[in-house]
Amino acid sequence: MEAIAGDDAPNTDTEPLVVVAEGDDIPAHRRYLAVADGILAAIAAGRLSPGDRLPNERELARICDVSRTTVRDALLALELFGVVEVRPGSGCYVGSLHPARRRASSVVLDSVPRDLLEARLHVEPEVARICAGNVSPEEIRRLRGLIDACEAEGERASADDLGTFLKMSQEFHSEMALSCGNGVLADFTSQLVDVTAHPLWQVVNSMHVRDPEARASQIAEHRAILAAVESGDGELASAQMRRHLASLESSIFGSGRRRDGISRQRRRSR
Amino acid sequence: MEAIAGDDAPNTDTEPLVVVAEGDDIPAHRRYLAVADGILAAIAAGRLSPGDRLPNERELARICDVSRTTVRDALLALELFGVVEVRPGSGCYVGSLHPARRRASSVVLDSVPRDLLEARLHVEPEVARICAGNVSPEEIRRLRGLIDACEAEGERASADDLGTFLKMSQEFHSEMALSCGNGVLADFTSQLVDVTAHPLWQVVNSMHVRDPEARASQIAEHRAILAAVESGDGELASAQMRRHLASLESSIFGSGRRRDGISRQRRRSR
DNA sequence: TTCTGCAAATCGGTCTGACCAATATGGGGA
DNA sequence: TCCCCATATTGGTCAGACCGATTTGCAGAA
Repeated sequence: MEAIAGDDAPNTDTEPLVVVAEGDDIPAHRRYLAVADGILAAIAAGRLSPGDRLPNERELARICDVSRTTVRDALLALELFGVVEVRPGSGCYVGSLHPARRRASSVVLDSVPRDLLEARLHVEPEVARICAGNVSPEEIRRLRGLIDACEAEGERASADDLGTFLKMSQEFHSEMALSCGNGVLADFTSQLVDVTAHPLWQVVNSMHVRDPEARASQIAEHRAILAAVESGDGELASAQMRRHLASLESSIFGSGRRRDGISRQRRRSR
Repeated sequence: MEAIAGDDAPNTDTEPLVVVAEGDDIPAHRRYLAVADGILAAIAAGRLSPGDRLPNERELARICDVSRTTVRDALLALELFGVVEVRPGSGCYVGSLHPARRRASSVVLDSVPRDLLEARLHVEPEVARICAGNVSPEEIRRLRGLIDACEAEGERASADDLGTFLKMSQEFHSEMALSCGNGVLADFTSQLVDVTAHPLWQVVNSMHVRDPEARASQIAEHRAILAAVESGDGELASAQMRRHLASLESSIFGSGRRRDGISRQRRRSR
């Protein structure tokens, strides 16, 4: 996949394959984090794909305007997460596990819809459980704001204009995942939720919120989850989330829960 | 001056506070792993206790007979695992970890290896639950074969050659994930497990299977999980997997509580 | 022409030495 | 006694160099 920085293209050394983050949320004495974040951003933006070889360390140092030492620190950190794989004498390659995987190459997209929802049904209750007693007041406020906005939209929207309502509703789930404090779980959940933003899913989802009463019911379930989280009762939060997703599942796929291994496909690792 | 941590006795300068491992399971081109392993061993042996300050980098380089660069790589890796905390201008300290987690904005890098293990702790029990009553006899056979081979390797291996044992042990988890029938969960779990195949993870993991008895215990836990899965008892399978991973986590990161979510939840789970 | 084998180029791993910034320490002055 | 500042300590970064492993490409053999 020819990902090395413009050796072939005429527009050399002006292409921002990797840009160092300037954000203030990175401590000044952890410069390698900025470089690592830049590489992650490049992957997330699709400028680097799994299997691609990164520019060599010396080139990266030039691009990011840091020393090779700092680049190596960044690569070492990324290697620990499986984001990249470093092969001596060969180069540094993008691995399969990285925080913001592109949807195009994601297994998520070509998975059975039912598997997606079932995965959410197993993971999100755990996320809610972690959130309980672990979220900050500010995050509670943000989540409540999302529900309020969603409710207002739900009352306003017609049956033919549910896009915004659905989007905000999903944002509640993503936001809660981000609030759980575990970056890995948060990212995984966000991926699952993001997929349901696909137009095809929107059509499916809109089925069960056409009725204003159904929208109100969904809002109520979100509020119940948030209340449980706020109270610090992890068990209750988990149960509420499970109930919420189960009702979602049953309204989409019906009440049948049979698992017959339809989606089974054994994949070789490496 | 001698500010080396936690020693009351005026020991001589030849005391092996940190010794570099000579094990063959550490690739020659990753010397920093040997240093990291030496520091981990010192902590495990009690020569270094949480809160203690390590010798400074230049001194460590002298002790381990490597360059400061290599020492820094080792410390960076250990810091990412939360084993040590590096404070600029002050020193490198064991264990006393960051008081509050930095919240992720769009920067996803603040997820630590502990997040990976915690994610497994939440997802894999669900995987085991799904597996129960859902796996085929052939898959059961394969899983049992993995455990058997792992056990044979565990009895054969010495304390310095645990690479194969660890790898086979992890393969059990990957194989079970692939057997659960949900492609999304299987893929996610496999990724998490694959990351721990990294040499650095192997070094950390080897801490808790150095003792032959510990290896036997781990094998027994795997058998318990498989038995529960085979019996079709999803609840038991989930519990066994959770117990297994919890013991793994505590033996790696210690029982000290750092993640509110986890510890709170575990307290609550009667 | 195709294949094999060797040598040069490439690339990561490590070492050395230096300088900077943050912190810790200790002594002197109010 | 307490505070402030100069200084020592320590980690963070940079630069340049060398080594070993891998890759690549070309020359020679089949």
